Amino acid sequence: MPDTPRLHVVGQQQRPCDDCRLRPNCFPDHLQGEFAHHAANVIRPRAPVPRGTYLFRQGSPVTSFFFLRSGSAKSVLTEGDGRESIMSFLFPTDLIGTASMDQTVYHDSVVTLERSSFCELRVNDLADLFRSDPPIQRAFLAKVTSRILNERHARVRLEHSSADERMADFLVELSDRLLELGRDPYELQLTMSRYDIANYIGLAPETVSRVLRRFSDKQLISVRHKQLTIHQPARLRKVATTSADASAD
Amino acid sequence: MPDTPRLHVVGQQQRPCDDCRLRPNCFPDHLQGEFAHHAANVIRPRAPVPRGTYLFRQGSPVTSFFFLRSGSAKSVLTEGDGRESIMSFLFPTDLIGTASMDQTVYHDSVVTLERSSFCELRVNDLADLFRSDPPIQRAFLAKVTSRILNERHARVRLEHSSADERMADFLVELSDRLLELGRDPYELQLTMSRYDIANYIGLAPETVSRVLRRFSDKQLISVRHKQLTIHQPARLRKVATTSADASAD
DNA sequence: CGTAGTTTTGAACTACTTCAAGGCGCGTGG
DNA sequence: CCACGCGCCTTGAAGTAGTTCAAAACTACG
Repeated sequence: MPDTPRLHVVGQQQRPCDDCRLRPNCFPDHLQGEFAHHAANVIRPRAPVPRGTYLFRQGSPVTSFFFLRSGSAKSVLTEGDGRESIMSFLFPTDLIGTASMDQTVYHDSVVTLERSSFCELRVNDLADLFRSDPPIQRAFLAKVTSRILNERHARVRLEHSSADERMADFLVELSDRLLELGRDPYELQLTMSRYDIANYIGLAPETVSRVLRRFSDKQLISVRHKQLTIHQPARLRKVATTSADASAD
Repeated sequence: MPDTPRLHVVGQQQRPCDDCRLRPNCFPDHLQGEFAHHAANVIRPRAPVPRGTYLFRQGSPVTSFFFLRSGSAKSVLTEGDGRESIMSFLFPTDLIGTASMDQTVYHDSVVTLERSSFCELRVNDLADLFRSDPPIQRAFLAKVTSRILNERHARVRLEHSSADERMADFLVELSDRLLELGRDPYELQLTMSRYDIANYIGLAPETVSRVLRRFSDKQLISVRHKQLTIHQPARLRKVATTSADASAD
């Protein structure tokens, strides 16, 4: 985990958001001015947790929402028959728990993919936050919308795309996230396993392996273990949208 | 359109929800008591519109959310490359516009599949409604959650299911909706085209046709035009979850 | 009653899966 | 610190479900 924002472990910090590096990305429109004041009362930084930690499990009562601050996680949906589907990968500034806004029971599980840290927002405090700062409510809904759109995109990708398109699109997605966070968008840390990726984009793990190989052969990328480098972002992007491959050189 | 609730065309009705047949389904927890009072001020019934009417188009500014009262509609997402994906089919009591909660611009288009009627909730009134009746806010979020879960289900179905499973699951989904609305759950009106169905469950239209034929041959269902009857709901449900087909009799 | 659009049916094709085995990396324990 | 073992990942070969292309049948609608 190379460039993750250094986390400041705090006991009873007064204004947790004030010195957060992710502040400009977290609630872009509302972290200025008043918000920080209100938010300080309810958004609580938590100590980092190791890889494989469950933030919550599907079926247990909703107690909190979270904002990921460093590291990464996956959201997993378990079906009645025991099959597991990965609904999304989560990165810093992501609001976690968007699928459980009804505030009854968590509808998926969230597990860290590496050592990660979070901010916690207890549901009991949510109503207060909304009341004390009405605009924040819209910002919150915007986060929810963003997740819906992301999941829709993932679904469209499943419906109408070839293996190459899906893989390319997935890589572009990760790259864009890195860019948003101000990191190098061409150096991807695949913190998730190949199985996770395969599950997420609806392919067999073997196919994931083969497609990566193919991209590698075409010089689009290079892969070593969990470190992936994008060499030709434009062509990769083209593969992601146009099923037409950028041929073999 | 057989059993759809009769719509009362109203000019300036005082309390639109009071005599709505769908009331028990619309906001189950909140249409009692006070809610109706607050809601009356902002939720406005609209005159019915013919088939093919756009409630809104992807990209245009968000002005209103809607509740479908009678008929049916589809939500369509247009990709950059012009491909269209059907994200959901909408039925009475559904909240329409859940993917545009950020209140910027509609992120999909919604078109009626038959003569349909709606209630309208203008975004400008939304904040007022939330303020005047805080619990309604949670009910609203619950509706949003419900849609997210529905779309997740649709996605999981795409990831891990055979054509038979997808089709069976789709039919079960429709059947369940009918049941919720108090109609005969075994008499389905396929108001959408085979192309729409194919798009929705991620298959070629030809495959949809073939699968329906197969189900028909197995006596699970019978199909005539757009009228579909479920004969063996239990077996159909089994096909939906267990890829294992209920064999050939 | 004819025409356009939708649905069904048929036959060939192909992209991905599945099954099987080998290699590699990483963590553990000696 | 090095060796071992387990799990993850890759590679290969065969099988198949669903797509694609093409055309006929049906429906709806003027």
